[in-house]
Amino acid sequence: MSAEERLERATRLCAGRGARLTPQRARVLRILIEAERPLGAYEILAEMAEGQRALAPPTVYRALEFLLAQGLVHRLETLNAFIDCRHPERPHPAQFLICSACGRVVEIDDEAIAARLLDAATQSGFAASRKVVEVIGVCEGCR
Amino acid sequence: MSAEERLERATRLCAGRGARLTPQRARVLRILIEAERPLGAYEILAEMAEGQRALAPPTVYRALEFLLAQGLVHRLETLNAFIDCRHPERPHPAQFLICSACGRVVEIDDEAIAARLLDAATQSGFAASRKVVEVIGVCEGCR
DNA sequence: GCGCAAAACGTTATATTGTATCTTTTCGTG
DNA sequence: CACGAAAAGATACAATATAACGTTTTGCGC
Ligand SMILES: [Zn+2]
Ligand SMILES: [Zn+2]
Ligand SMILES: [Zn+2]
Ligand SMILES: [Zn+2]
Repeated sequence: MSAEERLERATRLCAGRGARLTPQRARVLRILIEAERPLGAYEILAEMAEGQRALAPPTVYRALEFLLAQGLVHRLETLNAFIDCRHPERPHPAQFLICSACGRVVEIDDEAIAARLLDAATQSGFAASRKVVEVIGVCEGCR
Repeated sequence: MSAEERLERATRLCAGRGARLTPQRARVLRILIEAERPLGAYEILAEMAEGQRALAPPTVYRALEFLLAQGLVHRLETLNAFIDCRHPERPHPAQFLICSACGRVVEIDDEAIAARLLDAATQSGFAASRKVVEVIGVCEGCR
């Protein structure tokens, strides 16, 4: 799926929800999609500054907040970075494989893991809301 | 298990490994054990400054680095905070349940989750080294 | 004990990541 | 157009983490 197609899908999803994917927000999303790797907020900021007057951090953080709420991007806690979601149609508990050698990130969507985790939380009396699962390792190509 | 007992256990473990649990490091560990909740590095720093001349951030970060390497504490990625480990005898992939209401954290050690995760990573060609699993939710007492 | 190298620690400065607050602009609606 | 709400701009700052470098302490072979 090309970058353009993914952007169009995002536009469609937001339209269907009455959410406003403004040019600014779409620009942040585009940067993330085209990067094909996780980007820190300040990396995005630097991208956006290219050829324009510099923007301030809250601009990027607010756009990211929107995109996170719409499920169009995920936050990687171990990297303090953001990556676009490959299956933004519906909310899902995502798991990430992060290569410590090349930085590549793979999003997997393993229902069994999510279910087992939910189960363990319930057994401990927790009502789970957000599940953060990130595996740091070395990808196939880097071995 | 009391705070003293846990400190003694840590002392014993380090001695057996030839690792130096210096007074400074033990102090950081004690602060974490007695807090009974996750603490940020700067919270620890503030604790250590009580009644003494102020210390600088690297002091705490270095002590934490040692304690992490020894498996005596864990880092909570979603909170940028640290918590003492309840089962430091051997390395283990830990999972955490974090109450967003009261801040309480429970460490669970579910082998099935770890195994399933390792399996998923392997299937995607990843050699997993570190597994971060944190569930944000609301604990029993807070509902 | 002596000398040495490694480890630990102190200190200063700085990098990185993230927010608070207030103002201005934009956009949809009546 | 008038209005209110949402978004964006702008400034300042808070919170978290590390770099760099020098000094002290420690363990160890001699
Ligand atoms: Zn996703
Ligand atoms: Zn790789
Ligand atoms: Zn543990
Ligand atoms: Zn609670």
